[in-house]
Amino acid sequence: MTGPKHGYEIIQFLGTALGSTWHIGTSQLYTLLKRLEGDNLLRSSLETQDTRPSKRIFSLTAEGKKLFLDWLHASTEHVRDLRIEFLTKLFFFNRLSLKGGSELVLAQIKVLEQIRERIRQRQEKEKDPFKRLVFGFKIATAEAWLEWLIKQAQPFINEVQDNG
Amino acid sequence: MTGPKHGYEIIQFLGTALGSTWHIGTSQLYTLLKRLEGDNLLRSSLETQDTRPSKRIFSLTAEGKKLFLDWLHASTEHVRDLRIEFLTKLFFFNRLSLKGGSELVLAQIKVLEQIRERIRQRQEKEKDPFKRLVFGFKIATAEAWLEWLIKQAQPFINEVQDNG
DNA sequence: GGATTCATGTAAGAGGTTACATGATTAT
DNA sequence: ATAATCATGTAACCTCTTACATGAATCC
Repeated sequence: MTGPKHGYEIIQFLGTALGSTWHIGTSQLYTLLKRLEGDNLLRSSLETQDTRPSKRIFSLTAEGKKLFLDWLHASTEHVRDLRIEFLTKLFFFNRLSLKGGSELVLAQIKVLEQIRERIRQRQEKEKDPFKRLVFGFKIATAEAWLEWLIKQAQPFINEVQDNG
Repeated sequence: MTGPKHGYEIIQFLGTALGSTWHIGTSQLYTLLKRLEGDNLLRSSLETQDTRPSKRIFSLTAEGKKLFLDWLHASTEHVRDLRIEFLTKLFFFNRLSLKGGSELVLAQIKVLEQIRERIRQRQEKEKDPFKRLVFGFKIATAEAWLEWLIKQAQPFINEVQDNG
């Protein structure tokens, strides 16, 4: 999204900027880049250097770019995916100065509210104490993350938009 | 822990009682039982039936029982393991009417409090807004789960002990 | 007569981790 | 001199998922 890059460069970037959220190792990345090129989401060319090893430079295809942006603008349907996937989406909205971040946060709030209500209803009907405890755990999680979305993610994403 | 069981029986039990928390499919369970027997944590014998398929009955070895109980009484060090592992531990304390549940909950509270403090300190030093947001997410999660531990898990585990 | 229960598995694949392998260049 | 940086990968393995395979007995 910020122009052609080679594997090593991507690893450096992701490791420092996103490493605390979504980690990828070298072996996994090189395999993945190859797979994405096979799926026509990336295109590559080899660049030789005299003093350094050759680099394989990857660029997004139109298809790859579309898939990335579609993914980026979609809210995550499963609560467990917020920690890694949703945070990563916010990272890219910030880093790439893209519009639509606040819409994503709003959509994610609605999704979480719906999930919370569904669990609440199931908890009320439930008689098994352990299952009630599990529902309680899920509701507590959904509520904490809703509050985080409103109090921290929204200001973060608006700040980006004001400056961008 | 409640006597010899065969695979199908274990799947039925886990599917209904624990399915919402820690799911295991048939293929995975049968493979796992075989592996655990190879590791000398289980022992098995075949029981033939006239009108039904034969059953392979598994029992815990002394080693397996010890490993299970050691696992059960240990708090989880990673926040991400609470959802599946810690809830499952509480399930077994309840189901098997074992003592030590409240000690586990207390230990887990201390672990989470320490983790929360460590993240708070890192958040204060952090300047990158995205990383601050990630730390905020982790703190919000730790706090929600601490509150859940105190307000829901503790009453749940004490209820079990009072009746047991 | 058709679906569910009982009871066992194998095989292939997806996604990720760990270990191994190479080798020059540049910074300390 | 030693460590880190640059730059690429392969191989084995682990865990879990999905699909496939079988076949009698019993419930509706």
